[in-house]
Amino acid sequence: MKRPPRPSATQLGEDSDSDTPLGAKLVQTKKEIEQAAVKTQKAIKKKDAPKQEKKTAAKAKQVKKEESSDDEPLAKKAAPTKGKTFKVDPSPVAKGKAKAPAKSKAVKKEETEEPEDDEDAEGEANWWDNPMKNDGENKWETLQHSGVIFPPPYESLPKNVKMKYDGTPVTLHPDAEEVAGFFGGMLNSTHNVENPVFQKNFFGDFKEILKKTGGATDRDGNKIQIKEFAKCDFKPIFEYYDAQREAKKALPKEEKKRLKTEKDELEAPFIFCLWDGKKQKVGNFRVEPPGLFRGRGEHPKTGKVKTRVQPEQITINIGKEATVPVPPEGHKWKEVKHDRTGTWLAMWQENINGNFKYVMLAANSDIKGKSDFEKFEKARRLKGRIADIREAYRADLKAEMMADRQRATAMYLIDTLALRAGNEKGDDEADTVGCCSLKFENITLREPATVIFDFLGKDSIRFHEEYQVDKQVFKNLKIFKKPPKKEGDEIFDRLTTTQLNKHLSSQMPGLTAKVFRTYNASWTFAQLLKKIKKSESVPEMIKAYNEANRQVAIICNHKRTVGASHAASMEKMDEKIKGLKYQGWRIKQMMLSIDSKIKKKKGADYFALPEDMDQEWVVQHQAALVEEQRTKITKKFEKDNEKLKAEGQKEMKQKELTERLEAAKELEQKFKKENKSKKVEAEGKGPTVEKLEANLEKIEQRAANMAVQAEDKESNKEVALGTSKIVSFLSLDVVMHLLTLIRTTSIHDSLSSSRRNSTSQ
DNA sequence: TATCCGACTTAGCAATTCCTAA
DNA sequence: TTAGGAATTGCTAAGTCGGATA
Repeated sequence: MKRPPRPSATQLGEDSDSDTPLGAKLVQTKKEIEQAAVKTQKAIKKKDAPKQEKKTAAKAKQVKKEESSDDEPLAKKAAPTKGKTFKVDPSPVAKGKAKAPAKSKAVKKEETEEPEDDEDAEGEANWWDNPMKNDGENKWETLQHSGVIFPPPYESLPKNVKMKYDGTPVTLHPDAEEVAGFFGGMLNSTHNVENPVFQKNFFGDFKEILKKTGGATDRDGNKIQIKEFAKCDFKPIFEYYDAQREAKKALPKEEKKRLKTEKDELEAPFIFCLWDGKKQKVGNFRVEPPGLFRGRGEHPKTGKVKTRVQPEQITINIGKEATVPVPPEGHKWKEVKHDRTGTWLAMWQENINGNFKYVMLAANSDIKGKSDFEKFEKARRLKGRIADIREAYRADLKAEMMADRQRATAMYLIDTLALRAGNEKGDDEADTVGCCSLKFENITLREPATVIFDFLGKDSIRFHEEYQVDKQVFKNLKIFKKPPKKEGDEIFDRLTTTQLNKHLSSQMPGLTAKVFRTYNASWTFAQLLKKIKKSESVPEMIKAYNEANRQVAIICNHKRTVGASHAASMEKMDEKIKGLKYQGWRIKQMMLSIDSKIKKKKGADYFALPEDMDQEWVVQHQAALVEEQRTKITKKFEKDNEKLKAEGQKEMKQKELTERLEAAKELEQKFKKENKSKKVEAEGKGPTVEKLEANLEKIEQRAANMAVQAEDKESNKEVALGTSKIVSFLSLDVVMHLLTLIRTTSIHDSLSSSRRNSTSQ
């Protein structure tokens, strides 16, 4: 997979020589400078506005004075579709109900020159009008919620469903049976159940629970010692759960609806909380059910039993005046806190790694939206500082102090390759790395300046890329790898993420390593969207948007495992394309049968069988088409009969099916005749060459579309678009709006690497 | 200064829902 | 109308990073 061009060593060099910082160069046209100025002016109002932005603003202001006669606010100018408002989370709950605290109203007043959307007109206070509110310690004044929902208690398996040991069905205590069920229930997840570490960890925990609960017995009550994993057969459990899943799927529509309503009613009180008096959606109010820990990659603890979380483990965070949710009968909460500096509503510690699990607000809540907004603001500020930062680290690439040189080299890699910071990890975690934790064996150097990276990053996703780097960076890496360093040693042995981030924040307040990823992704996305021309159609724009998104996913190394069905599905698609081509060829033959003179007119090549098929394939394909028709007819017949039966009418006899199948037989004969005579008779009512040509065009178009789809699918097979497509608060309308906005403003504000809402395409 | 803890974001996979082509 | 696949949502693991503590 090739990456889009990144600022190369030489480019960086040029930029640092130039008066114009790389970041400022993004603002290319006068119009853009002018628009950037309005944004920057706003930023200047904030206390920390970096000097660089002030400069840009001043420059832009000047241009504006000289050139512009139009001082209309930007947002108004950019409105793409009349009447459509740029709404962010217009939740019915938020509407009307919430009143903004006095403080935020005051701020809002200051910004009256800003265009107001519908909600503002109604007096609604939204965080994006007042993004810096709550910048202090406390995140809320009042908080009320209903706590958490616990998973249902374990339901024992029916008596006839038992795991087998060495062929013998065994009876287990419900607690042990539950654990056996965890494994049995996921037999279809082969990459887990076939993983030896997963098996070993599971079996260890399983044996432990067996020991605690009295072990296993056979039908006659004799003890059975469960000693070997290989002799365990969980298939009966899997089959039972699978049948249950199928039965649930097959329920009548009405029944499904009823169950859904029931579930919704039960969950209704938990879906929202009242945060400073405003209704906000809660993200994950369901306590994680017990099961087997699915650690990714080579996680040493994968397969261990994740135990059931008890109310006694859960801490509730809630307002002092609020009603504390009642724990399940006979239980109590671990603690009830009133921590206004936290954004979580409940938390517990899990038993595998001792990690904390939090119940927090949903991605489309005000608090998360605001946090996202601030993240992009930070990336935008970096844009204004990036030239200076690059200049500084380029100088440090030659620093005398090894620590400084390592830090500068790491910064180069983070900036140009979008690597993660790379914190230290423990031995009880999967062996993955980021920039600062890169190991000796993760990079290979090839003269004169090529670096080959090969390591497992977050989620054990492989990063395997080759880059031409700055000569000094290459030299440095060579030094950092010098003996006595050997496999297993860290490249940046004088650098930690804490040191790196401390340095970064000294260059720009709030700057950390991860901001570079946001900046990098947003910058690329914005550049690609800018290329879209106003004249392009909506589908073309969507395609370009998707392509931009794909590029961002590639930069961020967002990958997915290629699905098992991918190859088969590609083959199927290819076969379909070939089938359409064959259909096209037959139509051409029909034209010949109507007017043999056109062969001369169009040339013999036009009527030739496409290159990628021969007579053998044709015969096979014809047989498949006949078979397909047969299946279709039979299925339809069976269905019709079922319908008749349901209506209490007499079913049709087999003779009817035989008659219906005549059509397939006729098709078979037609093909035979065609193969023999090498001629295709024209089909349809009153066929003419013109009509056939129109048909052909349609078929060819379909084949072309499908070929594009296939190509797209193949090139996307291991790119995970989900994460970068997470365009917070974007609906398609907003995307279109943004496309217009982005074309006229400097940098897009909307690409989020955080949680997804929807891009309903 | 190193390590640990706690709170938060980022991310891939699985389940569910929606959409489209036949 | 429906099957199959794409898109979305749900779930939770795996990161980042600041602050407390040793």
